Amino acid sequence: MISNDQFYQTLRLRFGFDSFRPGQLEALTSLASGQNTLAVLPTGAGKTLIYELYGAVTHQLVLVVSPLISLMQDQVISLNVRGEKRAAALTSQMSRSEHQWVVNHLKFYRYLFVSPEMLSQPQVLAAVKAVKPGLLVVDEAHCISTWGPDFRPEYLLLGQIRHQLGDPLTLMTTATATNRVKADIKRKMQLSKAAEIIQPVDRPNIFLDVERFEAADDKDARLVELVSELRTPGVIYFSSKKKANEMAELLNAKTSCRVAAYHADLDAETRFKVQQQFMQDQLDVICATSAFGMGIDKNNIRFVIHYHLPGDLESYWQEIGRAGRDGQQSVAILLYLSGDEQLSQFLSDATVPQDDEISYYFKHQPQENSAEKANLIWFYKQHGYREEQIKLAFTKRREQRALALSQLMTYVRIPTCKRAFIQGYFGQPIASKVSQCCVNDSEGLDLQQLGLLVSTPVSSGTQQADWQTIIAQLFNFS
DNA sequence: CGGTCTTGGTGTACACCAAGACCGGTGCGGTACT
Repeated sequence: MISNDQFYQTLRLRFGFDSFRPGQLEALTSLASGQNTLAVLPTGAGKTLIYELYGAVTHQLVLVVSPLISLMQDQVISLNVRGEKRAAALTSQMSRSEHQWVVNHLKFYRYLFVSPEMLSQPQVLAAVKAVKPGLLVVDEAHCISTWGPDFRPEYLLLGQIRHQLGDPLTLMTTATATNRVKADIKRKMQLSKAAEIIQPVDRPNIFLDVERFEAADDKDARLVELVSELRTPGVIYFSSKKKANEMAELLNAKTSCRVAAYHADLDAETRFKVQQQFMQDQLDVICATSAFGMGIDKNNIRFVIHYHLPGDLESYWQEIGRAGRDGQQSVAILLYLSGDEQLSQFLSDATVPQDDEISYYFKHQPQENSAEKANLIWFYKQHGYREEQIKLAFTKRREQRALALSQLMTYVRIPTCKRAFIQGYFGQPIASKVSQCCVNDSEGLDLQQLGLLVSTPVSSGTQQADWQTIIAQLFNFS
């Protein structure tokens, strides 16, 4: 049994901190007592420190399942910078020989990062199993719930994979989880008895505003007005890459802000560049799709605007939660145009196959140019799912997405306190009432009163950050 | 699904409308090609 003293000692030696942030020690103690643990901690609470410290104290392999290659690379660099060289990310971006070298030398590593897809490969799984990891970490664990079964189906295999690894001690971490998502994560990981470490998710410094429109032109005009008036930096979310491009161009032309688009069509180099420029305050506003966000830890974002509806309230909370990490007053504005929910509906229908499609694709092996749905169904068939099971899973998924959309629409329309509604949705008690709460409590959005009006014209000579600051921002230190 | 843009036919020469086409998010790994 590991004592708290050991954790404190390692915290001092390795990180130079004297105390833990809320939730960290609780999670470590829970793991040390042998309990599988689901830790719901706000971004920036230092979820990484938990498993890094656990590995350092126990001297066993920590296997981290992560959704994005860029996230894995950030973590490896950050470990390296702290002097931990025994960290690697096993990804498709390595050459065949590099990949093979890591697989053959797993016992030399203390931290190994993999995607669910990579871990599903029999050769990788066997090699990891042979090393007997002391801790399995599922980072951004809400992905298990929000992405399966119609996107990245390997996430649904993680429960099974965990058994194949010999049921190692498991830590699941996420920043946002309703009771439904928490239950879904545990069920799919087959860890119904996992302990929960929960920190409150309310963000009292984010004012909640919803504005409704009947004409598209009115919404566009309001967006331009808001971006002209609001203090930056800010993020605007879209459900269309084309619209994100168009609006970035329009805002560059009509406001004094420096604006760029960010979505999956950009090549890796441009994406990296846009992200870094935003981090370093060389860009004021990002017009993004849902591709933007995970791993972004910028503390001075003043506004998050939604031009289109997100998929559900969990995503909404996650996206607006990127504002105001520094604790300063910030604002979340949802611009709703009548009929916007039809785009959400379409995006859901486009990836969730119907029963007749499932029957067809179940019998016909996908060809090279087959639809994503065809590959999806074949994937489940190859993993032993029966046709009826697949139909049931997707029917449930369709119902769940429809419900999520209707709950979001309730948020849009509800005439009472928006924060009270969301806190209720997350199953958390309402924190003490804040004075700047939401549009319904304050009779509208008053930027002056919130202190969010841009006071001075943008950019009076760009300030050059010193190189230490730039490097620190690059690697996400805090 | 539903809005927006393009195409094509009409009847009488440049405008009009109806029918049809098009579009709409998130990423991993691997494989086949230059």
